Amino acid sequence: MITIINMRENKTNQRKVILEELSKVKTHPTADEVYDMAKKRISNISLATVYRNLEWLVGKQQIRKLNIAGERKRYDADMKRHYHLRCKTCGKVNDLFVDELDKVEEILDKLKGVNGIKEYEIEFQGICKNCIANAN
Amino acid sequence: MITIINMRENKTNQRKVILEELSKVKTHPTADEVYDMAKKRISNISLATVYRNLEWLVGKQQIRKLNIAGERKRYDADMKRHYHLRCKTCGKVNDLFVDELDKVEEILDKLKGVNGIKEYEIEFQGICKNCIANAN
DNA sequence: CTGTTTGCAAAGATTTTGCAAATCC
DNA sequence: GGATTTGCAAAATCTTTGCAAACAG
Repeated sequence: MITIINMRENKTNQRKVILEELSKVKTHPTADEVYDMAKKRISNISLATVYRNLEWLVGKQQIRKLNIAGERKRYDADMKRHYHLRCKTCGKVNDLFVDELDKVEEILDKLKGVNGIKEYEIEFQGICKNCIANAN
Repeated sequence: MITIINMRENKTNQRKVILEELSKVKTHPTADEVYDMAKKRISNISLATVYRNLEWLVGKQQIRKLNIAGERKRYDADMKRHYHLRCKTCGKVNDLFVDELDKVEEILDKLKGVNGIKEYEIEFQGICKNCIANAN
């Protein structure tokens, strides 16, 4: 399925700025982190607007909401399938690239349709490079 | 690794009842749902006690906290590895059994240690049996 | 007796909502 | 002009915390 992202649908400047700012970073920010970023460009933007637009963008499949155990919501503008490692030490969520995941993905993709499955998400937990380096 | 669950460590009656009630159900309740269940046996138990004990039990690895996208915390007393399907229609979280997951698990288990990975979690989203039946 | 846990109430953190004004097309 | 979106403030939701009393060993 080809989805054409029609930027014209992002009518307001607030919406545009929120998407742009989220797209700039790889840090999977929370709503209030996006708010801080957006505020630098629209100084009177309100946090409610950020919350509303993030959810709107999720609904339009222009961004994703991350699966993090019992944590606050985090958003990601990278719609390509990729995986995350949540660091047990510093709490940061980084993108994770491991070749073996292609195989996993292949199997899981075939499961779509089985037992009502439509989508899946894998989250990894561990220690990020930074924290491993710091420990040494 | 063999973990001996020492029930004697669950000193208080509140703790014991919370674990027992959570173990009875397969519904992956939220803290306040556990509170409602526990309340039937200890009428003056407080919600704070439930929160505190659920976290204590997670810390002792006697129960688990579920990974659910941007949702409130849910708990599961079933410590055997298993997977969940979150229904997009009714929101319920059910256990999911699919043979192919053994293969996936095998690959993912090998990844432990790589890139700092220690644990992983897969969440499936889709439509549960009930909701499929209701739709027809 | 000492350390842990409890219930309560209050505070904290996060997210959503009502509404009139502003903006979009 | 009609529909959508905004900012603000207030409300709602969910979780944690301080504290004195109660309990476990």
